[in-house]
Amino acid sequence: MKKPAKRPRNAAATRAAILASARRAFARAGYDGAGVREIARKAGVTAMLVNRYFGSKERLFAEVAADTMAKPIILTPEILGSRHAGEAMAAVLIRLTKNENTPLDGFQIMLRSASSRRAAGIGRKEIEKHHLKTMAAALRGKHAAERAALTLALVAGVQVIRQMIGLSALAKADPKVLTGILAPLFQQLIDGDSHPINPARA
Amino acid sequence: MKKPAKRPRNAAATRAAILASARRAFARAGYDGAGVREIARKAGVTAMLVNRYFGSKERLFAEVAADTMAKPIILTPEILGSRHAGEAMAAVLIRLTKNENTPLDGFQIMLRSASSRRAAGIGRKEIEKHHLKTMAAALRGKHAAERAALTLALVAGVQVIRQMIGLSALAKADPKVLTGILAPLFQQLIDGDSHPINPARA
DNA sequence: CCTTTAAGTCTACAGGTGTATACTTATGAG
DNA sequence: CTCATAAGTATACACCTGTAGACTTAAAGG
Repeated sequence: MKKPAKRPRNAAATRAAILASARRAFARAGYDGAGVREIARKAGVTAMLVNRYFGSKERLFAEVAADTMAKPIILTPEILGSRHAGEAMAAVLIRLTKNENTPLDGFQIMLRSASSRRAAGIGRKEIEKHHLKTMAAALRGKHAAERAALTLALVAGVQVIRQMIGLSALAKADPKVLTGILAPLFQQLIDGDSHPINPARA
Repeated sequence: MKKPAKRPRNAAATRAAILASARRAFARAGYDGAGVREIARKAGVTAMLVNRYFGSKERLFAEVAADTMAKPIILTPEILGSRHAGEAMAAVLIRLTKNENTPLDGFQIMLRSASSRRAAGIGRKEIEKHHLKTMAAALRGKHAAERAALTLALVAGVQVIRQMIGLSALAKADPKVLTGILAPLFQQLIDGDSHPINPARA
């Protein structure tokens, strides 16, 4: 991957390289599954340098988590505020979960690390700080917090099924079909209960 | 937990005890996070007996996965076939994801083990064999497979957010509110596009 | 040039992992 | 009671983990 480089001694660049390598490793294997030696090797350094720069694996993870969650991709104010927010969210989500290498690695890092208590705690704080706040603020109507959290749930669920479990039905499905099904669901979560639901049954 | 027991020598009972212990351990910590020694200890035996009965950790996991997925709880034909399937699914899902000890451990086992390639592969097969088949068969209309998979995604997402990440907004929220928001989403996935969606915008 | 200092590495350790081989012990049949 | 056989245990091995302390090396200032 990033093997050749052989950059001259440069603390900042090395730190950044370790951070990038850690991000990839954590997204692929989770907190417990990614080893410090592996992270170091793919960054072109030794394991001890990782600890010298970040103190410990846990602190490295915390920094990666903070970095990754810092700027949301799907739950941005622009998308949330657009007139067809549901469709926009669905389209972006489906497009970015097509392959494994995705800028949406924040959720993957969280999910794959959720079995580790400490990692899960770190990630939860970041999610609540950024994503949940953004969402709840953008939503209007009753139960905004709950709808925001459930929107996150739907985003997470699609990622889980497509990228982690890799169900063939979702992985190979036509993006347009998936977007078409998802869009109204997202829209409904955004709009709240202002519209009567399923009028045909009443 | 199951420490005292001190059952007399009984292969079948011991096997079952190991299986139960493994199920709890895998649900809590995932494939990589659960150790054979820990599983054995909580079953009241030594680590080697686990391998004597199941051959290897991987085969033990495969058997646990098969057992756990064998009988669905949320995606049962009864619930899927009921007249208010969406509401039923939402209610059961919210009720069973309230605390950590839940009969819904199948998804937890899968999710927490998804960082391990082999475990993920095993679980995917089981999911496709049971859940996805049940669902796709119960659904009518266009894109049944995609809707089935997305229903799984929503179920998985709620579990992820409530039980794994533990977002406070979802963990502490009023069950009735959550059910009320989720029910129409599920119903929509079940019904398909037979009903025009969001008529207010048209 | 030399020296200082930061950047980076080597070696090692204590503990954990899954599991293979050899061993002990309890139980049920005769 | 006896003893064969299944149930269960003990020891060990090779490997991997995160990280602490001592070490080396390259770059930059004078």
